[in-house]
Amino acid sequence: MKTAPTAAPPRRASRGRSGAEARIVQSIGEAIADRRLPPGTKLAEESLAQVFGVSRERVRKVLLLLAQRRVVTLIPNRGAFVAKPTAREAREVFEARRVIERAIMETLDRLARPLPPGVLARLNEHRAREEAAEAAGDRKALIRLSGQFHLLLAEFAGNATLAGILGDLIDRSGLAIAAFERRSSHSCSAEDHRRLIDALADPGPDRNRAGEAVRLMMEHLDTIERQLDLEAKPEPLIDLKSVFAGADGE
Amino acid sequence: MKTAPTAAPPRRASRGRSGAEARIVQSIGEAIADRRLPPGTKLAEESLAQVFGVSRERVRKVLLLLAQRRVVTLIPNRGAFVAKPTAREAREVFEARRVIERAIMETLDRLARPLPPGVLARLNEHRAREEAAEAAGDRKALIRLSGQFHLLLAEFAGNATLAGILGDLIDRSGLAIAAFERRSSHSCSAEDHRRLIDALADPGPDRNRAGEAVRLMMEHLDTIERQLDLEAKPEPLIDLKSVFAGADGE
DNA sequence: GGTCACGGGATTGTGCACAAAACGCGCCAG
DNA sequence: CTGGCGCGTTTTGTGCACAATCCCGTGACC
Repeated sequence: MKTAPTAAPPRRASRGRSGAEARIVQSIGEAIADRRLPPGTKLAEESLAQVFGVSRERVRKVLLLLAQRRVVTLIPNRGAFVAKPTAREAREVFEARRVIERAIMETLDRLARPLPPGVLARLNEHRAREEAAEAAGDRKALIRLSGQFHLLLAEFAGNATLAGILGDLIDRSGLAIAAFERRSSHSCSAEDHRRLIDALADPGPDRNRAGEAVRLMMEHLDTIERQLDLEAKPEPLIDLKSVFAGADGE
Repeated sequence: MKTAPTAAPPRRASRGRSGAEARIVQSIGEAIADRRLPPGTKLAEESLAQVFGVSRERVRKVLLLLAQRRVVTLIPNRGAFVAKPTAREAREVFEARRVIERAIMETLDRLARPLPPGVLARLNEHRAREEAAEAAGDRKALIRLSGQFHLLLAEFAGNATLAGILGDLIDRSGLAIAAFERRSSHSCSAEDHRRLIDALADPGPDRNRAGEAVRLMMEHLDTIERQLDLEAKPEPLIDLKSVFAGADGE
């Protein structure tokens, strides 16, 4: 057989699928992000195909893509389900985010002030959007914007590769939040984001500017993770034998 | 339509495809890693299907997977090609590796010494393997082992998510090396790895143990990147108009 | 002599139809 | 009444065949 040795190396778009596909990926991705599709939900191929008005194999391809990004879980002969991270995986995702976002904030912190006008403008624009969503009590929008904020910072840091990785991690942390959030409070971080923008835009006169934004980001991520209930939550089926051990009559 | 709200959330294998698929992915991945398939090589579906004795759609799925990992580039109606990173992308990949591997080394460095016997054993086992490959002059094996070494460290750090991300980055940096390596030297890092293992196993008596392994890793990655020729290499086709501008008769 | 246009061949993309597997339900036995 | 078994239906998996697109070689025209 002949494998063309070093054929013409073409350069063109890498992400752009046939459009409709990307649209479905994003649509499902957002639905998962804002909890309309909670972890564990079955994603039947036929249903999705009808909803989006495409053929089943198109849906199949999308599902394969999302599975690769760990947003859905593919079980052979069973189908696709919205991924339900384990507590361990949730911790790992947040740890990974800390690693990457610390690096991003350090890069941003090293940027010359004042920030480039385009950057500052987009930051403020985003801040306005978050405040609007907050005022309107639009929780779904707030969640989506919160993710976009972190991605925006990654973009400003200038490393598209890291930004792409972080994008996946953000999606997965959204999943983790959906799976492990407590019934109780969560300030949803709009205030945290405000402070972060402030620290980036103007580190202050004499405060130890060094790493202020970094510190804020680490605290921000810690806050989010701490709002989750990641204690040992063995699956119900596992508990049965220990719960009822020697207590059949009790 | 009815989307089962919070259906039974099953838990089972997430990675395990039908086996044959994973085998093909790994096979192609390794072929790319050790330069048997240089960047730009066309990967015709039919040929691959015959080589691996599977149907074309199976190959198609594998190609889609590899494309998601940025190891191959999919061009609509043109086919699949071994990815040829741009210089910018290569720099980004190495930057990302520095970010992640620094975190990994810091975690490892915080580990109590002496290292757990299992860890030390596998480290030494790997060292032996690399030395054997080095002695035998087996370049392909050395490349593969070099990647495995970094992945091994990530594994010891205990974060499977980060390890998975790093795995992709290692594959892509292999691609970058294939695309940009200079004709000249490269000590292939076996010595660097030895020193890294030593620093991890025994930081030394009074040396500033703090961060010694981290420092070595950063230097190691810098060394690799510096051996590449990442200077501006505009594509030939772009140069045409500037090269021949007003010089038709010369 | 060079450039453009067209057509053959090959390769990728897509839908369809069938095969395999799993789930749910009902039936039967204990 | 409870537990197990077996069948039917639904859903997923796979291969095939056709349609669309692109590359390349040939020929005509300027």
